Amino acid sequence: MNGNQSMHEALVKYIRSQSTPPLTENDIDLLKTIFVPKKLRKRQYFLQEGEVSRYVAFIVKGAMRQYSVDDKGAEHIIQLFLENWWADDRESLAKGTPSIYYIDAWEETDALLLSKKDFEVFLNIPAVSKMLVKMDEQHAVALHKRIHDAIGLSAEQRYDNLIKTYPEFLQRFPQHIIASYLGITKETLSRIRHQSANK
Amino acid sequence: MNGNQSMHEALVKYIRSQSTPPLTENDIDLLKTIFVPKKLRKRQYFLQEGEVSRYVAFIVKGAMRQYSVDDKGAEHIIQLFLENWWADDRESLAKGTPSIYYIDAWEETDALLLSKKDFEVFLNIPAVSKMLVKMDEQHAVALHKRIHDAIGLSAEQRYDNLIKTYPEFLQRFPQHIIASYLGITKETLSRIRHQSANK
DNA sequence: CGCGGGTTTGATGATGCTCAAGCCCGGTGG
DNA sequence: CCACCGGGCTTGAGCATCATCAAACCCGCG
Repeated sequence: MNGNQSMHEALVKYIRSQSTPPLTENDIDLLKTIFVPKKLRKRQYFLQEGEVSRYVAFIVKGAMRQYSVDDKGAEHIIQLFLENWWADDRESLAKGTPSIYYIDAWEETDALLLSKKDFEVFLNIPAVSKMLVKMDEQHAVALHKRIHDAIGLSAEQRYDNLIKTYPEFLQRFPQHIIASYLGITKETLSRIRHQSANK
Repeated sequence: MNGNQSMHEALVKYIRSQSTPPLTENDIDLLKTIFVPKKLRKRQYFLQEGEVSRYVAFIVKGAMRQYSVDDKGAEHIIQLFLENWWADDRESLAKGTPSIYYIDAWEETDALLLSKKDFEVFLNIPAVSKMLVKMDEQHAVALHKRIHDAIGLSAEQRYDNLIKTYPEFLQRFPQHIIASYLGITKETLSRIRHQSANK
């Protein structure tokens, strides 16, 4: 299928952009075997609370979100994903424990799924293992920044930082999602936007 | 020196506890070469804001903290470290950029320092590369939990979680440090402790 | 004894939440 | 083509949580 072809090409392009070692034709054939294309419709779950995660998703096109639901039924957005991001619950995947999070598609999404088992195969590609070290690093840095913001900054300052760091989020997700990601209510976000607009 | 001997032994013991591949005598000799023992006195800096981080520290004995200082001079604790933890600023270390954090010793601390250059050598030990994958995983999971707590829970709930997750912290760090780690003031923490004591 | 770091307590105020109502706008069906 | 519906956004009033500032207290140690 043409559609699936181009999905794998997007992955190849991404890996090449992230890492120095070359990808051989063999490597690429391997990628095509272990990454399975999957289309997710709006609001379709990739992972539900209580399930054990078995796949990592590479997002070719679309938008996804990871969140928990508290006892009052309110959603708390932990993470938002766009093109060229990896969506997963590492804890559940690594330990085989049931996840406490939901992951679903916010927009209609084209993803490539990699099973836990094939992940080992994936890691054996030199370009990939280099890439993963780098990704883990970047990931850790980003999480540290987020913690730093969450415990040290006011709602307004956190919003300003978000605008600078991930301006795309504002185009792709509604404000109540952004608010939850920042750890504030949609009303507070609305007021912050209003007053920071005229100054 | 006997003191230094036992410091390396602590490291060896730690690596063995974390990873399945065996450590050879050669590996151990290598560790002794690349890890340099260093004693830090109370409040001595391991890293200062503006410096580029050049070492990772493995803590054999003692307690350290990582924090930023805002424009009003207030400290915001990002992370606390005890025995068998690794203290570093990954962003500065990885990218070679000046750190925005301070890292210092809270108690008198025995650490083993590994330079950025020797880190590559360290990674080539099979037991170590396996261990690091696992550690990165655990680290990411812990950071996610902290974000989840920070954006979703009240001060009291965050404190309760801390008691369960890191009870040692309460023994080793004063309350104003704990409060800052939780993102609240020492007064608020004091009141929380008071009222949750009698119920 | 007195100093200093840490903790507590109280009064006051800011920040952000809750609940409730109304608005805006694109989509659907009569 | 219009009426209505629903999701998202805004606005307001009242309230809870937590920060700030100030003062007092506690206690180990020189």
